[in-house]
Amino acid sequence: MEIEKLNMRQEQAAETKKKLLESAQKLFAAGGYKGTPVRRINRDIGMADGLLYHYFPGGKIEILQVLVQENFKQFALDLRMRTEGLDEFPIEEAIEQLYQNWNEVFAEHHDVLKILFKENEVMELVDKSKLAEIFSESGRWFPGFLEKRAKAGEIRNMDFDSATEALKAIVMNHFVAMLVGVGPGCLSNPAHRKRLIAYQVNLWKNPLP
Amino acid sequence: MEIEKLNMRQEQAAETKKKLLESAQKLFAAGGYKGTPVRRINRDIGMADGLLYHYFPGGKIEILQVLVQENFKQFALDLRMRTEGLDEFPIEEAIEQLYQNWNEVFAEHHDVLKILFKENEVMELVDKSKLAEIFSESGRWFPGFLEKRAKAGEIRNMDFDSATEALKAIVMNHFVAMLVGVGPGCLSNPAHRKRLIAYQVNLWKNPLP
Amino acid sequence: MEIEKLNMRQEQAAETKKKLLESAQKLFAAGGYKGTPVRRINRDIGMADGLLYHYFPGGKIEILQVLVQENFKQFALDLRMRTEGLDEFPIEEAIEQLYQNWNEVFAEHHDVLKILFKENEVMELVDKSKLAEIFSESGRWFPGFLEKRAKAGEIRNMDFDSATEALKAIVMNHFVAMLVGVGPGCLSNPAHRKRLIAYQVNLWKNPLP
Amino acid sequence: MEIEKLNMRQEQAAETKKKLLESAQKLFAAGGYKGTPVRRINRDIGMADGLLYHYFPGGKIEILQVLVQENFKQFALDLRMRTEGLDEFPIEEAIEQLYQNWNEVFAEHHDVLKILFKENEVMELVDKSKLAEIFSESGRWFPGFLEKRAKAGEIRNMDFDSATEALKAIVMNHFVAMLVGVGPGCLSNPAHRKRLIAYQVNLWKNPLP
DNA sequence: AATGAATGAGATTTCATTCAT
DNA sequence: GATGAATGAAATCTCATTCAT
Repeated sequence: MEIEKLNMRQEQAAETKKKLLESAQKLFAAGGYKGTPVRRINRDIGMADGLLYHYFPGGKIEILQVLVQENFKQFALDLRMRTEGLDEFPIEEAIEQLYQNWNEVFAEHHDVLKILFKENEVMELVDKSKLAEIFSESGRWFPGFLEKRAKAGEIRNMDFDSATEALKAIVMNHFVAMLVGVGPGCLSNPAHRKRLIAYQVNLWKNPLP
Repeated sequence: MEIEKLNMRQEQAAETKKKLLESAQKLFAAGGYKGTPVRRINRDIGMADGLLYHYFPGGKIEILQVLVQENFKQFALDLRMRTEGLDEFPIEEAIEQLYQNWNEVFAEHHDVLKILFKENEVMELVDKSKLAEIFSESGRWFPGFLEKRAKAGEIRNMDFDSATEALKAIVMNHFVAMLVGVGPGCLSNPAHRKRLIAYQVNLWKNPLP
Repeated sequence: MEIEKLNMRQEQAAETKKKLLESAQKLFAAGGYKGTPVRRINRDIGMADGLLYHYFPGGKIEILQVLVQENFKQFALDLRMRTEGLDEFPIEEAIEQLYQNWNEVFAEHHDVLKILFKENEVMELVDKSKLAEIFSESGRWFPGFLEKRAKAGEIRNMDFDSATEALKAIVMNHFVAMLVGVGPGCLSNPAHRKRLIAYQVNLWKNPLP
Repeated sequence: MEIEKLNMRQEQAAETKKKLLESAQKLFAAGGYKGTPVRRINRDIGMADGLLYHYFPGGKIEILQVLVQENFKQFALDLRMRTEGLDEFPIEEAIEQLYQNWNEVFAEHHDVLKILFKENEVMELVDKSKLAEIFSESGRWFPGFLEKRAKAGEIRNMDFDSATEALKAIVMNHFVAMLVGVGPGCLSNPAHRKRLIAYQVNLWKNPLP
């Protein structure tokens, strides 16, 4: 009974803290770190001004810290997890599936990625080269994947690392465009996406079109 | 004599205004628009606080406006100009040369591009889709260029639009990485750049490696 | 059994209240009343924030009140008690002994005296002239003491009230210096103390040195 | 003309800064450093809130710093200056005159002395032992003064250092009492003062009363 | 008795902007 | 053109206190 009561309170506190982080994430992504007064966060979730410093004694900047650090590892993990089981598909479908998977991951972390890309304050909190590392690592399985397909005769033999990099560039470009807000991104349109994939895979396959 | 004095004044005024814009560009890029007090700009060029409103009656935001709008068209122009005369080279060299040319343009506009990418305030000043348009347009000559080479038998026939997009993605990726600050960008290393270009062109040429 | 439990509770409550007062005394003396957040007191003794208002419904200011009032009378009492039995000694030793005794009393009440001296808030709680009264009263026995010694021929006849005041000034000066924190106080060094006492007593005795 | 205008502005600025310091001195002494919001200072002199940071970029604490440091040296200087020319008087009058002189000095620096004695924040700004040093130094001329009088036969030979210390203790005691606010100080009443001086000097002179 | 989440008034400070000189 | 003193709204943060559990 006592313990139950305690848990209730702890749960509620955790809930409040979570709401605070979610609101901050949303508002930072929309209006920027400097452009979001803490009062706006507090009002957004109907919280008194002082409470923020109960949960984050370090103040506004600590919210950003927690936000970035909590999402950082999860993002890397999510990216990697979503590459499993793609070996079974034909190569076009594998790429399409990879795009779909990553798209979900990006959508999920969209706000924090926007913050990571845009905020100067983040530089002092995380090493941005870590972010590059994450992306780099996330594609490291792909050359092996291509090699297998080449051995199976599905595609030709080639510089698999460069192929990976070229493909990834297209995907990254798409996500960056969406993050920055310059239109919908080149892969958003399914037909266009299909065409781009077809172009790429056709080059990887032997024959002339 | 009087007129001379007047001219002197005008010159000095233009000079001060230019220094102001340059300083603002530098500081906005480094610390962000919100993160750069106007006083810092004034101190940076040793100017009195009130004077800013003589040159820019609209205040801080007008500086950003002028900065962005002045650079916007120039950037588009520069990008286009730097694509002339590339038809003469063999395709690998043409791409290398294109990269070199664009690199110069990017370096020149680095600060303003950083501001464009990062500042929320810019969204209300320029349509970001215009930026996408600029990039899009900047590559529009490339499919034709490829087609000519295909007709000349240097490369195979293919989906030249997609090829353009794929190649541009690599270049964009490189510049974005540098803008955001996640390492040096994939094309900075000349050997790596050469390898990527070789991979791409080899695919465009017929034979297996 | 029930009663025992109750007693335990009461004991523990008294214990907690005492710890609270001791911590507050220490922290107020060190950091000032305004400079000591109640949370620091609570943390210092590992107590929940709300509980303070159970023991002191009047809040922070009530702690100061209790602190000052509890110590006030005790301090007066202690000062007076420590003057008993000094009649027996030779006059130099009586003074030395008086210093020793008072030193103990001051040491014991050091924190509260510091608070009394420094806090503006105290003025509204206790009449500071009461404090002067205490000091005044504490020396009231001394003229009679001196008179007795004069009658016994140990010292000359003189203005015993002024003599008391002069001697007390030296002692007070010493304690004030220690309270305020400007060095160790002129009587801390035993040799120096002895010399000062000797000087004073020599003047009170007849002959030229 | 230009220069005159400039001077006018500079003068006004200096005037404002001076008013600010004076108000802060007054209010800090009355309500304590922590107990005086900067807004109260600003309102006191009818100044906008932001202007304080124009004159004192370091904020509230810098005002305290400047206040203390500016007065520190001046106080020491004033104390020393007011001891000149006392050699001419008979000893009772010399002491009376010294009291009068010092009283003026204390009155002039009353506010800052109060701040020095009471504020914890001051400890981190100035070495309090410096204050003790000032007082110590201020009386260093007195033993020599007494010795001359002894040689002239006005008073007896004795431990002049201790005599100085004893006399100074009385004066200090008086000033401390006034600073702390425990009544008017033992020397405020002229008759009482005269009696105390008479007591002291009588002891220094040979004969029994 | 005990907990600590929640409140909100108020403190310090920043900063774009105005304006008299 | 140029100066920098002056303004005041708004931002971040502190802290005594309340209250549901």
